[in-house]
Amino acid sequence: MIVAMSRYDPSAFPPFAVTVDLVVLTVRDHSLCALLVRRGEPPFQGYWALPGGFVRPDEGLAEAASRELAEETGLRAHSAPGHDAVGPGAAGAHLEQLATYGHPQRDPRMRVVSVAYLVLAPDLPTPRAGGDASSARWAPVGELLGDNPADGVPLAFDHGLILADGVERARSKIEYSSLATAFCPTEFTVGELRRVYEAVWGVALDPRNFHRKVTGTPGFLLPSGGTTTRQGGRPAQLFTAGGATVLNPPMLRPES
Amino acid sequence: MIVAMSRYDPSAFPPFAVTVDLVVLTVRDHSLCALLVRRGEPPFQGYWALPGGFVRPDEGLAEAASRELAEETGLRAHSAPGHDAVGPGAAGAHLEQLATYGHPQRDPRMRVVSVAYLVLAPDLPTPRAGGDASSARWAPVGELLGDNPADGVPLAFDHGLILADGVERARSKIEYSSLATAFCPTEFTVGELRRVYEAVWGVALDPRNFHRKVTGTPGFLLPSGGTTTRQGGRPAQLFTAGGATVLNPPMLRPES
DNA sequence: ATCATAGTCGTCTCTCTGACGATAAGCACA
DNA sequence: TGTGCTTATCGTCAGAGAGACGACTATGAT
Repeated sequence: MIVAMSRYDPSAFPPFAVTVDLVVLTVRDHSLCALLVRRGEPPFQGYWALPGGFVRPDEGLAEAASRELAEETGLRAHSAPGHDAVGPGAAGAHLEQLATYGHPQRDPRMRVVSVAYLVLAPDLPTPRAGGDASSARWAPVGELLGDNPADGVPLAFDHGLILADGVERARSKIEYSSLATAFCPTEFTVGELRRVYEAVWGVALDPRNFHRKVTGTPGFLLPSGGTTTRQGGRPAQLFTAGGATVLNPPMLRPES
Repeated sequence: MIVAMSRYDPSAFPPFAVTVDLVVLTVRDHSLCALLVRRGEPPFQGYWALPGGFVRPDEGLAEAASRELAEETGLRAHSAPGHDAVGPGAAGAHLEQLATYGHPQRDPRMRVVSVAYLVLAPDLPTPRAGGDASSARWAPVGELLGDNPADGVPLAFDHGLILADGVERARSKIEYSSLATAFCPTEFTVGELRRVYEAVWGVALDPRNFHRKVTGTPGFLLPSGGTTTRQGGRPAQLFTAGGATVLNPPMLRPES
């Protein structure tokens, strides 16, 4: 009874701060990398952290994530179900909600609930954060999440946990969706797509079986007509991402 | 620069209310049902809504969800990675975070961000909500999410959307995990587990192939020794959920 | 010319699935 | 005491798909 009376009572509610944090992933050189920014003020001054910030009173959560992403990287993002869809092929990244973190002591100053978003982007030029180049970098996730924290300082707040969740989401989601193409430029080859899978999963895949799988899945890849030799070797056919978003049967991660 | 300075500034932040909403699913009779409560006050007075409530200043999000669940149903929940694990076989339900909803106008009175949790429970006695029996019910999701809203009033707030997301999560997650056992009592037969899949997916499965699949997956089912005839017909072997949480290869939803 | 590199096509085997026949073991009746 | 109905369980067979790997192609580098 008391429960039913107090539910959604607008007159007295505990105030929270709500932020968004971004797990921005890309494939650089042959490894999966995450975007980090350096904190310039306490707490965790000097630590690396995920980019993010407060949600404004009049904006939605995905909107806030998009705005922060644009501020940090200049990227435009498409939300997953094509809300404010940027045309395919524009310099757009995939953006989806990851999870929400609200441990009472996760920020020592006050009660902060953070909604984390996962962004998958093609390889980008060196990041800039508010004009200060030294305060942002791409860090290989292998070094951040490895068993030994040999990288030096861990991430600020619970951002190490958030990053781990984001990486795990990306690793499992490319298994049964065509999301790996979000790491590729508009036109790409089968080999480039395979190297994305190899970097994200950290395994080596058989080029012949991979080629058979992705070209044999209807709607996954659309031939764009051209060829390229930018990887060396025999010229490879160029493709763009097809309309299919689900992969059935899925691409299987080896050594399970 | 301004961005970097104002990030996490504790002195001035826009205040939000944070709530948890629960998508509690069970299988009753032969259909997937969700727990709804009737709202006794505006807005949406008289509408059916998902159970939920405010997060208290000193409790975590999952903790708030557990508390609300216990208040509404008397259930104890285990969070997914075994935080405050209740022993298997206790009257515990599966609880996991679903998603967070924060559209600026989702509550007409103020800015509310709601973290939705998904609960999968075995069939329960008739619900009680704060002692008022008439204010809570199990509703078949087919009637709530059907193409024609023939059920009468839709759900309050954006709870129809949240419910749809929760049902979709449950439908896809039983494909590649052993989560379907969360809908079953401690001991259950292969046929009962099959009827869970059939109710959640809304399809008919071949009993022979299903039996081969689940008994052939190591760690999925543990024979408990007994048999039962509570479904009529030939006595069936009783099982308990095995330790395996991931199903590889997955159980395939037909007619994809 | 030769080699190294990467892409593409085929083949073989093994596993798993979907379709379906056959048998087993209870209960409800006449 | 059967007969029929229900559900459980075991088996068989064909086809799809994956992993392993051979073979060939087309470019650039030396």
